[in-house]
Amino acid sequence: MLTERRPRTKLIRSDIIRGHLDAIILRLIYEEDRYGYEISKEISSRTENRFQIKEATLYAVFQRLEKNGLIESYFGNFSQGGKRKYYRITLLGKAFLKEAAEEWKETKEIIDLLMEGLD
Amino acid sequence: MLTERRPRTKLIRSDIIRGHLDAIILRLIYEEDRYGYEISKEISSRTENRFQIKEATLYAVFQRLEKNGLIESYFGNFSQGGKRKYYRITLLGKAFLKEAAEEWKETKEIIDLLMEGLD
DNA sequence: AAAAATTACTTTGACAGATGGAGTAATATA
DNA sequence: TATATTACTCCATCTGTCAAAGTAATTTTT
Repeated sequence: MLTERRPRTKLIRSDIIRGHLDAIILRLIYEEDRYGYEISKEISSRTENRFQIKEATLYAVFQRLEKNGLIESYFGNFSQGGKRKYYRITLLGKAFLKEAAEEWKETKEIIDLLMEGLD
Repeated sequence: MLTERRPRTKLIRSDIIRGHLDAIILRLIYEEDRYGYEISKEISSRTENRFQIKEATLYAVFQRLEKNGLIESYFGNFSQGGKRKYYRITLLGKAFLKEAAEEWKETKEIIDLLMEGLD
């Protein structure tokens, strides 16, 4: 079970972040090889618990990314709990990530365009 | 059928904008009462065809918004084509929209946090 | 040492939202 | 009159998220 702490502000709905998850996970694996549980913790702590990825979702993302050749996995030889499955990013994954970063910029522009001027 | 023109740059994937659609539609109805076909054109033109909402999606959004009491509909008495169904935003809709604008700010912060430093 | 908590991963089934495709219908234009 | 455009609706399908339940190893508590 993942721990749950009270977030600093409001939680982010999953529909809002949907479509960015692959890129976010990939971004963290890009920094260094990581395993699932670690990533879920990292996301929670970096966002001060404003966003928490669900376990089932996370592992579904791994499956998708690996199937598409964006990450590769291997088992770690030590741990402190269940056995860890580590992921590393592939060349293809890096290319995808670069694309995704561009796409995010573009998306911000477009949604800002359609949502601006409400304050 | 909605017209399709070549976008200025890359098209936005639907998963990326999913979760913002309700707010975007609502935002346009907030400006003035509008009908479906008009909204789809407006989105295309404002984004220079970088985002085009699909008809089926648009009308699904209307149904959802109306069911939730965020918009109300009435038939226009003149048109230049099929009969138009106009939508107006409700008080509840306005409140929702304000929330959504806040949420969008928050979302940008969070995704930026998780995606930053790739250039 | 036994029990409980924590770490860590997996699978299944359900559900919601987006969309292709097909269809209906009125008006405008060639 | 035929075709294009304007305008809306419904249905089947696909994808991504997630609750729930389960497996298993290690660490901490009693």
